[in-house]
Amino acid sequence: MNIHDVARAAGVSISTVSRAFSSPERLSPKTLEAVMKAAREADFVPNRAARGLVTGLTGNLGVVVPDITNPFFPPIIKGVTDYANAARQSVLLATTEENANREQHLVDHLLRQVDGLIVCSSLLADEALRRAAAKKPVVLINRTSEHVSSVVIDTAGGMRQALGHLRALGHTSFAFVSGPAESWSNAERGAALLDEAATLGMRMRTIGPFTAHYESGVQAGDELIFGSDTAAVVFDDQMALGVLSRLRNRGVRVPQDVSVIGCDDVLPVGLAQPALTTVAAAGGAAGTAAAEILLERVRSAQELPPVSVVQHSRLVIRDSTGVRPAPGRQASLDGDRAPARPSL
Amino acid sequence: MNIHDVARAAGVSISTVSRAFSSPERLSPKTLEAVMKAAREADFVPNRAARGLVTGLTGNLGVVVPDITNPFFPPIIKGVTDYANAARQSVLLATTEENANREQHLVDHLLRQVDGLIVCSSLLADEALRRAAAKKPVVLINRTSEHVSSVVIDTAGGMRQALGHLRALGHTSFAFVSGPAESWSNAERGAALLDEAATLGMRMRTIGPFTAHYESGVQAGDELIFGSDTAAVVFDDQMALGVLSRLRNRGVRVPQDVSVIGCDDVLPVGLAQPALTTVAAAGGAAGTAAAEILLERVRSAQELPPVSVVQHSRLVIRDSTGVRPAPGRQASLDGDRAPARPSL
DNA sequence: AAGCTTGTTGCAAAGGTTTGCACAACTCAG
DNA sequence: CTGAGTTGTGCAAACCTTTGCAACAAGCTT
Repeated sequence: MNIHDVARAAGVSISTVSRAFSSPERLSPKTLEAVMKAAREADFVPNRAARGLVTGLTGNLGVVVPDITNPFFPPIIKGVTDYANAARQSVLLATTEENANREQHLVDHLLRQVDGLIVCSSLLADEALRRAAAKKPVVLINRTSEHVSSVVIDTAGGMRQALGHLRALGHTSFAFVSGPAESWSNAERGAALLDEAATLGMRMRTIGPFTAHYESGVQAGDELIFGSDTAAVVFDDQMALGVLSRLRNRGVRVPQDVSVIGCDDVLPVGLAQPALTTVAAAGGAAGTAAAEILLERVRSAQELPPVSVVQHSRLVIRDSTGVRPAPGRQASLDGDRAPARPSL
Repeated sequence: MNIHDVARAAGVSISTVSRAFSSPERLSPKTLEAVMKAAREADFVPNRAARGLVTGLTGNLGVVVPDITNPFFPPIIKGVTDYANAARQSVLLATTEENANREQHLVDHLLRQVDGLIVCSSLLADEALRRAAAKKPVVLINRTSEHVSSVVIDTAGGMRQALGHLRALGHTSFAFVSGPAESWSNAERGAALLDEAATLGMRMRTIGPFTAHYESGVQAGDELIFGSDTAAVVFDDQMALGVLSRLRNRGVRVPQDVSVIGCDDVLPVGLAQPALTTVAAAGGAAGTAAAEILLERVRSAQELPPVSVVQHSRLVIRDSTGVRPAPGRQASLDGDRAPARPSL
């Protein structure tokens, strides 16, 4: 069932059928209707491969994320697919497993089968990104790079708010539980914290780097207990949840003994015990924005200049932050509420 | 940079270049090496569209899930993409938003751009699925349908275990908090529970149906409080988390007053307060299995008969289930631990 | 009335690969 | 040394669409 059959049935040339699907406005209403009727009856839909062969377009957008299992990413992906589908594009998904080599390979590979690519939290060097963007439109999420479009969720701003919040509660020092060393977001957050800490006259200690997992948070929890900070700002919610869990198991009370702040405001975080104070990032909106920027570039005849949009984030204050305890909180370790598990 | 250029550079015909990539074993080692060298130097990779045009294959597998934001699905998707990528296939992702019409449309649409399709928790009628499977290989996840391959996570079995667990704790009646009415899994679970309840001599009350969201769980929590059941088996973890939250806010203690069991063992569930007893489903394994079955069918020349595999599930006992309270638990509503928020 | 526009449609080339068939070269048994 | 079998390679058709260009009709201007 191809364009020829439809053309015959409708009594027109194949060009006309082709145009009925690709630029209907160039046909007279009468012929258009006739073609469409014939196509409907023959249950005809243009062949993607053939179309792609001549146009060079695939009708696909690619999305690469580090780990789809990390609840930070699904909302972004959803934002992208929703926008893409509304624009009759399909979405190709791939995961890097937080591995730069794999990401590089994936990007190279994917670029050949999509019209444009969205890359979340890229671990790639600027140069590699620039090269990729030279071939097909690319939009970065949570990463900037000169010459490449991006939408970043301004968690750095949220981090500053977080610090303001801690300061207002009387804290004068805190630990930053760092995420992956290669993570651009991590660098951003760390830098913002450091800067704001200076402004507010707070002392900052960095723990890590860690991979961004629950288990890393558990590990970080112990390092936290070992120190004397009254507050911790954690790279992301997953890790913060791990920290929370470890602190509870070691008998450290949150927020009475230590205040904890996460980042992302991702699914279970409001349900944690205590509910986690966190910097909320609007992943869905970021995904949609990225898809919009990308599609604009895919559709444009000329090369559009790269744009950078930032999605603001905001501090969501819940129950894991409280006023600074009086000095000497160590006591609580052996205090009224015994550890659920023995200390290591 | 096409096959002709490479052919010229290597001093062979285009057929030979083509074969170097599609059936290298049919070339003499010498020519193969020469061709590959030329290809490498020209940075040549076969054009997908052209290849697809003649083979009718796309190199893509489709995955459709109801809602990527539901943490039950990412592990499945991950299982699929990992397997697919290892087999040099790409994955097209689409979400139905739990809407049968949209799912139908998506399946029709997607079928034309993939070599095979994996459909999770399908809402479609058997007939529609059969029609789809007639066009391209289709594998269902968590849904069976005659004539279509499927892998189902046997949560029904887990549900039976759950009931055994409750019975052993002395419970004689329980509420089943039902998920979406159209959900096949929901029907399976409900039926298994009903059957097992009869076997164990337990009374079952059904609450719902609800959509499978946290908020629905909150709503269900109130219905639960209103009744006199000492235990609840909830359609899935998201809802169970909602139930837990509502119960806590209304001052009902879990597990002292009511035992709660979820299903799926999805991310935050072990971190809930109390940690949720749940039926663990191995989503990743199911995804991998589905991809394997699908790919086998895609690659096979003849039409393979449909297969059905079941992934077993198991009950993970955590802290949300306990011995049946003595009759008259209502007291606890006004008991020692006051509601965190006033009752409605 | 002739020349111009504007709008609609057709012709044919082009896009890059796969693959059935034919053919050549080579191996090996008899 | 011949003929059959095997292995490796090339030819050319086929896959289905898009699109630049040309042709033509109808309407308008002068």
